[in-house]
Amino acid sequence: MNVYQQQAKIFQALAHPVRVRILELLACEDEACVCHLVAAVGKRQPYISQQLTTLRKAGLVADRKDGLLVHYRLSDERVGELLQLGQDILRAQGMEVQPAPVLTIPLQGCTCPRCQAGQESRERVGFATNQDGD
Amino acid sequence: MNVYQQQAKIFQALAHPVRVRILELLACEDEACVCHLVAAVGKRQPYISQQLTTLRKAGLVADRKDGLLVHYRLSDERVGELLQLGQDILRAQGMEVQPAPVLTIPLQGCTCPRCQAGQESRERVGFATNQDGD
DNA sequence: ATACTATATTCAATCAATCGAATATTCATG
DNA sequence: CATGAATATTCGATTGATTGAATATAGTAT
Repeated sequence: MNVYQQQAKIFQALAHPVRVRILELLACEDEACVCHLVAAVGKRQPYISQQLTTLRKAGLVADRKDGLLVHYRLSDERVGELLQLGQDILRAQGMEVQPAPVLTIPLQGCTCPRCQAGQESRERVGFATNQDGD
Repeated sequence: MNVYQQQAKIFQALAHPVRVRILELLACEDEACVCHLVAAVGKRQPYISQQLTTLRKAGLVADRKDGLLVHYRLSDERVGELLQLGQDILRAQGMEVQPAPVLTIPLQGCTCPRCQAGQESRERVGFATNQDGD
């Protein structure tokens, strides 16, 4: 497979709103477990796992197993730069682009132990799940 | 349409080897006419026009009519940066990425007046058409 | 061992992208 | 105005992507 095809594969993996959303979330954090991403994006778990598999096969994310949990991170900081450039291009075209969302821990709706701990006692932060990531 | 969908559309337009190739050629020049791109990529003209239409609809290229000829250019210098980042990521993954091709004028095989002028008398330059852009 | 929890995979139906072939449009020139 | 040259569009067949639903796997704790 030649370079143009390889480049195209990278962009193909980015060519999906939910995958863009996931990568943007990962770009804000060093890493996030699947349950976090499920809660933040607001889609069903198997669906999120499917998208993560696509991203992993394209080499854009790496994963780290930790007991039952699997933590995902960007495999290369330049993946975040790609997203940033995409946003910059949209802005130059006159589109309004809101600032990136922040993944808070604990995260409301997330079921992993770290989040369950602070589920009721946590303070309000300016984070809304499911910011139309589809 | 939300920002994630818009971003995905940009990446979707980039998710094709021939379109990547065209954009890379445009990134090397200020602009190029369709006949140049046809000669350089080595595909049929209607096919190249189809890809250019996709790129134009995605807002990645702009065109300028000049008599019979239509000259295309990147609509935003950041489009070139996207390609560059894509290559950098591939390199980081251990892939060999050759330096970008240069569009010479006159270009062998191109039929436009500018190229026909120097078609026989021109010196050899290190440019090969159809560098597997598919 | 059993049951439970987090994550991954498979399958099938639908929808969108690809690409070759034919044809249309547009401008320039004799 | 008829011809030719450069570019664009349309159409249809094929292929590939998407996504919901069901199910599988693998680690943990009782």
